[in-house]
Amino acid sequence: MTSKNTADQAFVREKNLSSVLRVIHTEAPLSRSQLAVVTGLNKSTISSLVEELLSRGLIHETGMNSAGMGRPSTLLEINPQAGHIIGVELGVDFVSVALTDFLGKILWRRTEGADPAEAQDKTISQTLALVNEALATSRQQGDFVLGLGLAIPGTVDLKEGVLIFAPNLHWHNVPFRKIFSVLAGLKVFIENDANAAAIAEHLFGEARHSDDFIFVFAGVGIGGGLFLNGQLYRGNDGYAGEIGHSPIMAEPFQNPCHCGNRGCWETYANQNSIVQRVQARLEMQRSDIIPKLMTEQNTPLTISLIKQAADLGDQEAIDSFAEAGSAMGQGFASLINIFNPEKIILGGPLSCAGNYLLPSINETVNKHSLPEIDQHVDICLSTFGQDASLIGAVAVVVDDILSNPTHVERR
Amino acid sequence: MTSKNTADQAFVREKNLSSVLRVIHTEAPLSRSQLAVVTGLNKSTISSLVEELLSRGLIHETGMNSAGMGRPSTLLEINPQAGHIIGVELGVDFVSVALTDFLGKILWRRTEGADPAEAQDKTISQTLALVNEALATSRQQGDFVLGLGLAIPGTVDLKEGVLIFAPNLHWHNVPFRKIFSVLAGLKVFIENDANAAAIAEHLFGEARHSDDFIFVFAGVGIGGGLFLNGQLYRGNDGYAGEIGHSPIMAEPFQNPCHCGNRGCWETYANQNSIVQRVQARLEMQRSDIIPKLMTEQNTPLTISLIKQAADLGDQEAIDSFAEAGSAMGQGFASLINIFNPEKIILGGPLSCAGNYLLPSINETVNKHSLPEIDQHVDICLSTFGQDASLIGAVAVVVDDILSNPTHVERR
DNA sequence: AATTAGTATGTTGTGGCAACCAACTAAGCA
DNA sequence: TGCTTAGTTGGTTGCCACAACATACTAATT
Repeated sequence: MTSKNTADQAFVREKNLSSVLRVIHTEAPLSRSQLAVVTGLNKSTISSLVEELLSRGLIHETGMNSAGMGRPSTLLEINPQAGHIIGVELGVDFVSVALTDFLGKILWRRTEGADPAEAQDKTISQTLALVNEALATSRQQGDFVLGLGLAIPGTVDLKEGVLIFAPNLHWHNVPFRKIFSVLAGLKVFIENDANAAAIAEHLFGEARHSDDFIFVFAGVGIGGGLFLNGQLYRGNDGYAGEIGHSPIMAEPFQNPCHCGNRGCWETYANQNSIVQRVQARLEMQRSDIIPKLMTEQNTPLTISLIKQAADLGDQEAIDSFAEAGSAMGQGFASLINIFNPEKIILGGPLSCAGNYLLPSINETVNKHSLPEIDQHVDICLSTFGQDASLIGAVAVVVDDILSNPTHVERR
Repeated sequence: MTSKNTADQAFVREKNLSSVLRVIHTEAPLSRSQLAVVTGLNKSTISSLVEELLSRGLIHETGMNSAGMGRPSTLLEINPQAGHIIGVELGVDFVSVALTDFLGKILWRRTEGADPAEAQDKTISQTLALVNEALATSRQQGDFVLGLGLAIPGTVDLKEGVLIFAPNLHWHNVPFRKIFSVLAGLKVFIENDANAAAIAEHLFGEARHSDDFIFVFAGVGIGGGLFLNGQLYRGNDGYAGEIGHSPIMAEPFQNPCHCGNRGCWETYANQNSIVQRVQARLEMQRSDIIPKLMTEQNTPLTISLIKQAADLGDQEAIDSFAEAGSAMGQGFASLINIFNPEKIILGGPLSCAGNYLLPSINETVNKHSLPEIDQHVDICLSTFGQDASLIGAVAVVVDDILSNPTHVERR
């Protein structure tokens, strides 16, 4: 209730620049006159705004549209060369760094194993080294880096650029913006991983045209990014989105949840639950394909291996996914009743098996959610699969620029 | 994604007028110079804005503050006589109409039994008659009516002023704004009852200083008004807030839910569940007080009667509330994990027994929600109890004016 | 000639800024 | 006690930069 609820002329300019830029981002290619119609702004105002966006290099003219009568229009698009962006994802056992163009296209990337829970300093310098590589690559290509985004499984202070608490990494109060400030001149943003993924879907993915959707991150646990009324909802202290700890009317199969309760739907639908379902079936020697794959590839039982088995027609793998999908569907049904979202997007490690999960998710959702609500809900898979949070880190930077185009300098 | 995302000078003025008015609404009394500090606007701008709000009669000067050095300041407050407001609540078996001043103080009210499910036309003309009485009362007092708000248990089209669907009333597509237009010159707003109650708490009640809270309406069913990021969240089709149909890890006591599922927490914590809990105990002849009250007052078993029994020390009544509170606490715990709200406000018929419910709600919440999140959550009772939605109907009108002060004419 | 795209020019209205006036308190002094 | 002066805070005024807008224009096509 404190900060800037007021407006001035600079605010008007920024907001209109942002509106025009966002429309171009989602609807490109467009002409100036189309922009005038879509935004409701005056033609002359559009001319002025477009000229400013051009001068900042954020958009460019890409051709003429001479269909129809009258003077042909000049088409405008987002300029992919507006600048480079660096995205960093810090996971429980890895660090990923990507260099992308302004449209989120990956130009260079690198993933390394890491052990943040054991060695914070080492992980941070490992990350810095990777970021330096990305910077070098960018310099080679001669483009400017507009900013760096960091996605991390924890709560964050956006304004200060500080990680407040990451339970799985056992990290507290890490001032990332300050840490990255050794890389002079780089704007640094930090965001929760599920939230970042939601932003990625909103800007570049499935939710381009949606203002009310939920990104469900399914992996070790199940978390969510809540995108409501056209913006992220973070909650009072930044903890919003712990969707996995609502109970479901459970099948007998059951693990205790690390949160201390029983019946949380993440215990029935997370990564581990699927592995256990398959394991139980293996003990009854119901599948040949899976053990064969395990010995062939010399790996333990993983989601990706189970997915391969399912692709080869293994019924036990397929059934296990269906069971987990049914549990997930019950969780989704609650979300649908509570949020009446336009979409639910499934992402995270489990989304690789999306094709096996979705049918049973949809079936269960239909059974368990209120019929008035669920008929309009679209349940789909993340556009970016495993990379949703990494692209999300990039998207956080892009989103800042789309909201505040003047953050990019005239040239 | 379509409408007005752009700004112009008129928008700036409106927004700043609104900011100043809202600050006065929540923080009054204030001086012009305090306003300048709080809003960050320039002193001269504040002078101009305040003058305009004065000229529209929305605020008035109420005295001087000569504490401290320097020139004394002129204190500003919301003008209760800015105009009258009419609030209408349409329930499953009643119609309530209230006439209030601009601060939501009830000047006149009337509640009548009704049967909307059986006779739509009759209920509507009954409502119109009551509204006409309110209008007459207002005319008597010589003040202008700024608008009429209608709270209704269903989904609404805010812009068109149409009720889309009210399941409990069996009403579809009722164009209330058109219907009320016979009362010439009256601005008509319509809003879902739980949402209206949430707005009431935000403007006049427990949530005056909160931007992230949930209003839980507990009665026949359990619904919610979701106030997130400083605004109501309605969902993609206006159905958001069906919070009562998430399962809980249930005690054996169980009714099937009208939604077709088992285990929904509203079946364990609604009005009816408490009556049944008590009834089961009565059959075992465990209470003397309750049967005595029932014969004395010649009424069936109701929440209010059970509450009276609890007040008289009846342990069975107290225990029944505690059981329901525990179920409710489990539902609240899920909400807390999902939303990380600042507050949860309990309202509706059950809130009259709030003192008996809250302790067990809090205890269960502590047990079932994630400890990082729940430690900051404040669980409290609605300021307006049974009248939350009625005051909410009024609040909808006030909120419109606080957002758009120019809707009130200069005089 | 008609139609559509886009630009140039002048108008209106916004908030910011700095200087100003207004109204008080505090303190010194006769 | 009464007067004077300095200091402090409240609030207004006049001017400026700059926003979008309306209008009239030019440009390029069918």
